Amino acid sequence: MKLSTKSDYGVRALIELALSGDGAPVQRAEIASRQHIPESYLDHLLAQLRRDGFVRSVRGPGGGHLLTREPEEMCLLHVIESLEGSVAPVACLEEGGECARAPGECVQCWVWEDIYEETRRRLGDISLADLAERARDQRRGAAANYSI
Amino acid sequence: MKLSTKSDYGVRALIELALSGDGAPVQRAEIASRQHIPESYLDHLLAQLRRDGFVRSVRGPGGGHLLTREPEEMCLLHVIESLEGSVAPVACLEEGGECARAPGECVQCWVWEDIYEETRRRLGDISLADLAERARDQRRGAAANYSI
DNA sequence: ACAATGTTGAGCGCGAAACTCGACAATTCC
DNA sequence: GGAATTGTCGAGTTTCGCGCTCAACATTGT
Repeated sequence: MKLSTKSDYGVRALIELALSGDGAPVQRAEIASRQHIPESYLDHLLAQLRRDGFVRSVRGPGGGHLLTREPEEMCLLHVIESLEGSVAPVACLEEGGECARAPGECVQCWVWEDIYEETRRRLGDISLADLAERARDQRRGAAANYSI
Repeated sequence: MKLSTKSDYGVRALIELALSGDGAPVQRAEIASRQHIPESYLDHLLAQLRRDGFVRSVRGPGGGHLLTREPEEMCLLHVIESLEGSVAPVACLEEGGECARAPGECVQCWVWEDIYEETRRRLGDISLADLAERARDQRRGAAANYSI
């Protein structure tokens, strides 16, 4: 019942891109070091995010990654579904997924349906901008604590 | 993000006990065959459910398993938490579980907190009796279909 | 040309989930 | 009391996916 690290890492990576507001690409190595993500693993996550249109990349020296849209226009649900596949707690609810049981024998389907929809609705209401803002605040807070 | 089969199997087993309303114990083999659960695996699930007070067992010929309380008084949340451990989508939210990240760096915590609570609330509102009734209806429906 | 980047796919290790097995304990029935 | 029937328990085994690495390659700026 746990989310994989992919979503966690991926969201962090996108937050990092959102925080670096100027148009300059952010390098894979920088994202990895700031968010404590194994660099070689981050590769695959960025590749997936690129395939699904959340980021684009610039090759060569000075290259890196950029968000394709404004952070306000990207919601957490889509990011997580890109990396996680689906947030459905049971396979029956997945698109194209079939119940392993006969129609009359599946308890899971109706029990989890509402919870699934509620989850998607809530994740859909959170934007990358929300997360970035929160991260900014937290960092300011942490800095303030150190300066006391 | 998927529930394990333990919860699924366990809930099905309890439904089977709830459906067999008379005071007679239901044998492991019968539960297993009716719900298509590997018999030797069911052992462990029943053991766990016994440890947590959902069922009690009767040994010897004519023995089997019984619910310890009325199905109306058992909610799905407790059953699932007994078998699954926790339905928290991220480790930060678990009792005694710690954030892997520094306090200022965890995105997961606040994102999933509400969803987690909502999930628990909903699962807490479903009783074994609800599931058993549903199962009865489904079986009647299936039987009716065949008889046409 | 060369160096700095991103791209891709193959593959490894480990831990957990799913399941099996065998020896044992309790109970009932004859 | 003995045999048959059931549950109990713990130690395997197998399978699988996550998390991660690495190496060869493609692209682009200087």
